[in-house]
Amino acid sequence: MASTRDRMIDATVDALRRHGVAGMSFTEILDASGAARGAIYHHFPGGKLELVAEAAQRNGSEVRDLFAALPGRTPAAVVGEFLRLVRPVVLASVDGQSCAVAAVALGAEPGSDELRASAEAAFRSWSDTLAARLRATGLTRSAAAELATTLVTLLEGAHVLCRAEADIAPFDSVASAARRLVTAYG
Amino acid sequence: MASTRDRMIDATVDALRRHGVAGMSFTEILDASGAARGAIYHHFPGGKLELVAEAAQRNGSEVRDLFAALPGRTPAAVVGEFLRLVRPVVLASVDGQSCAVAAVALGAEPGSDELRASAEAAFRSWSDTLAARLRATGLTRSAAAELATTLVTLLEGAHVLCRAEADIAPFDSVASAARRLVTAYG
DNA sequence: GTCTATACAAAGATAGAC
DNA sequence: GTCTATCTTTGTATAGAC
Repeated sequence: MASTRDRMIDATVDALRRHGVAGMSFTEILDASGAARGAIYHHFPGGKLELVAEAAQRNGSEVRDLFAALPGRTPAAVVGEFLRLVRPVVLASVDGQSCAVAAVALGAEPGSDELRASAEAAFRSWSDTLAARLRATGLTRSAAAELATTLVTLLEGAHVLCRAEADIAPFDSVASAARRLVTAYG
Repeated sequence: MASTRDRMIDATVDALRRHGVAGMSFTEILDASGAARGAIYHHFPGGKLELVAEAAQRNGSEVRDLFAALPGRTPAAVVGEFLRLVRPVVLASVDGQSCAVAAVALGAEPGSDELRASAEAAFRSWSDTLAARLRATGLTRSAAAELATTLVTLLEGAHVLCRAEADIAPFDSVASAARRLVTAYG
């Protein structure tokens, strides 16, 4: 069984997806994790910032590991597997559950740089991991980097549009464009 | 001189870009617009929801008008002008000022569908307007629609990544990919 | 480590004089 | 229409018993 601390972080990832940093409250984290009020500052002396930063880091690592394991021996195959992997995630945006890392990036206030840096680290790990997979299929270093950054950007943009339209259709359009794009790097 | 109501809406657009729906407060709107506390419910009886929805609509219309006026006689030219137009907007994300419509989409709570619908209308107007411009340069209906949706998605994703990295670099990578992509629709 | 209780600040919303 | 003042709720944060 997961520790109280772990359950609180998982609950925070979920709350970030739904309500964002400012919109999430400790009350819902405590309800979802079954922890007591005092548990927050016991496990996270830094308060909301520390809890949110840890949640961004956890979600970032989980997704990066999934990207690192993407199969495919050609650039087109890797991109196709990437799209197949992320589609269910974007589908959750249709019901109001978007990307936790994006929520942290947009919820970071200028001045407290900690949250922004957490989001940056997560996004960079995703782009770097995807670029490594693409490079392994024969793309040049710069082509792999550009395509990887574009895939992450499309993923994040699709979360926003699909949530706004309450429909997966924008993702499917963009996925088609992504498949078209990869042929331009051959 | 703009009316109090107009100044409040403009201040809300700015606050949404910086703090999002949940993170913005009436206090900052009143400070920025110079209005009195009671002015909020006088001009916007629906409270925060009504004010935010109106801000999304205003920002949506302004951007759509800019897209409608994009020059260019070929698909590549229109895409190039689009990228030239939005780059300064994304550059503002580097300093914590992202997209107001995205903030509304992500700040919409399931159950109150009004905000989500405001964001949807704005994004659709952008995609539709871009698609019309692309179609006028000779692209097929479906190619124009797919490319237009992809451009809006890249724009929104770039806001998120550039804010997280505090750097315009992700946008420039994606812009390069977009220029590559448009050649695949010729 | 876990829990209850509470202090303190800030939010949204409203009332009513002018 | 504009303004001041205030109500109510909710949030973060802390104290201290067990």
